[in-house]
Amino acid sequence: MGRSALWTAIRDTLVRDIGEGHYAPGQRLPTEAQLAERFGVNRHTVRRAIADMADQNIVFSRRGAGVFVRHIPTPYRIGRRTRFRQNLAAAGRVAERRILSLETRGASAQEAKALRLAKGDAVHVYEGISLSDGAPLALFCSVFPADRFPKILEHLTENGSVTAALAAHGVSDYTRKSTEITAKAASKTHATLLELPVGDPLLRTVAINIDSAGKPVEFGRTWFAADRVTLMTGDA
Amino acid sequence: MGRSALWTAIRDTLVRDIGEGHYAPGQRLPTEAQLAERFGVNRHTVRRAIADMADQNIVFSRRGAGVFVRHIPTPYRIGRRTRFRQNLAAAGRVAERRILSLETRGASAQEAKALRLAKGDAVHVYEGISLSDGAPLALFCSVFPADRFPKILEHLTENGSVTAALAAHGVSDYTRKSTEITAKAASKTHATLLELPVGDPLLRTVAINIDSAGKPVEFGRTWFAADRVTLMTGDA
DNA sequence: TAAGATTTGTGCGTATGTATA
DNA sequence: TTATACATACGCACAAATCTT
Repeated sequence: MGRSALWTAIRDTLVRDIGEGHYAPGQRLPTEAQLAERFGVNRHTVRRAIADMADQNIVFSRRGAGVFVRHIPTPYRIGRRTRFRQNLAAAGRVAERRILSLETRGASAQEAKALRLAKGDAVHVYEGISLSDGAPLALFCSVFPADRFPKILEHLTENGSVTAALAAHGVSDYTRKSTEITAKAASKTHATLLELPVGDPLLRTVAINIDSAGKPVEFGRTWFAADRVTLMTGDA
Repeated sequence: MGRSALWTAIRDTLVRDIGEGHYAPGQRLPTEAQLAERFGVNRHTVRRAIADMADQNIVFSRRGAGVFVRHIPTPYRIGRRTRFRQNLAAAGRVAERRILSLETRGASAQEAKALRLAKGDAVHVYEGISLSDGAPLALFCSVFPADRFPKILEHLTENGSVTAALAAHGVSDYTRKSTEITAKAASKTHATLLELPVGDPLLRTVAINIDSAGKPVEFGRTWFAADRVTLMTGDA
């Protein structure tokens, strides 16, 4: 045996092929049998290379169907000034929001604490789907104090933009106080709305946005399809 | 029906019971039948409440076994000064690192780019498991430029602390330039090492640490067991 | 709807080279 | 040196999921 394993060379070749666009995102690779013939190796050796690429989230395989190139995840910057449209524009994607529901109800304990309200105080709630280039990227649930933003649901109906709706209520700027990030497997409801298999990992962020005076203006929860996004903090 | 559904009251009661410690993390709740009797409702109503708690990651159910309270996730702060031991100490946990492997090899393309080296330049690689209160919390892989930190593996063998090992090479302080966060399902290898089921979601962070002069000193990748941790950015 | 072909997933056995004790 | 463990590679067979007809 040489200095490095045979399967690593096969992996590197396939990774280069994908990088050069011979196999586009979403497209199927040749079958394991075909690749084994192409490289003149056993099918197990090809499988070892594919397993490593799957580990690196470059491809994924579906039994009975084939091995597919993953979509390039949208980079999504999380920082003091996190804006959905700006983030997607920076990644060269077309941002879109689809409204699932708009309602007014009493705040839960968690929502009340985040917005510095009493439990049961009226809040406006905006639920929907974020799309990137037409594909579902995330589900979100934004909660606003109803007394301070009485007409926010109407503004959201028109435009969908949280930034614009807050601006219409005199909040010219807001910043993110904190973000919590967790992950969990997709439930059936999540999976259906995001068009992915049940059990696929979701990235969940919980954020509090405050105005320039430090008062909470929005409590937001978002569930990202994990294989369609990379959350980023800091410079790079 | 009153102002709110019956199952929400049952959920709130159970959540309060758990919060007050009547059911400890890892412990089993009473059976659905017992809960149904306690609340004087149908088992389906209890199931609706449990389903909501499972959605919120408060409990999880195992067919044939019961419903169990999840462990409280360790809050893990990600910022410019991210330190494993400090983070866990702040959460009141006992931090520990177990070495899986220490090796020297050529840098991959990704590693080389992050550390501003040429592909194939020698790097020291430190792989291991992070433990929180004795339970596996995360897998990590830290990569260091070999020419600048020639003896780092020996220091890591003694202590395990990256901060201490870098200090021994004259790096008194380092900061995190960036962090990327993704999620994926656990492979068999990951699952075995982290002692969780295959397919459970993992939080993956990729970080570059730089010294005070801005030179990269460490390229680190970490896979957290998602249900044992909450990543946090910002103030709160 | 059903049958059959295709494709990946899994398991077992064999053999060889490399690193470690 | 020997012995043992481990990674690599090949071959065969069948199961499970998927796609096509």
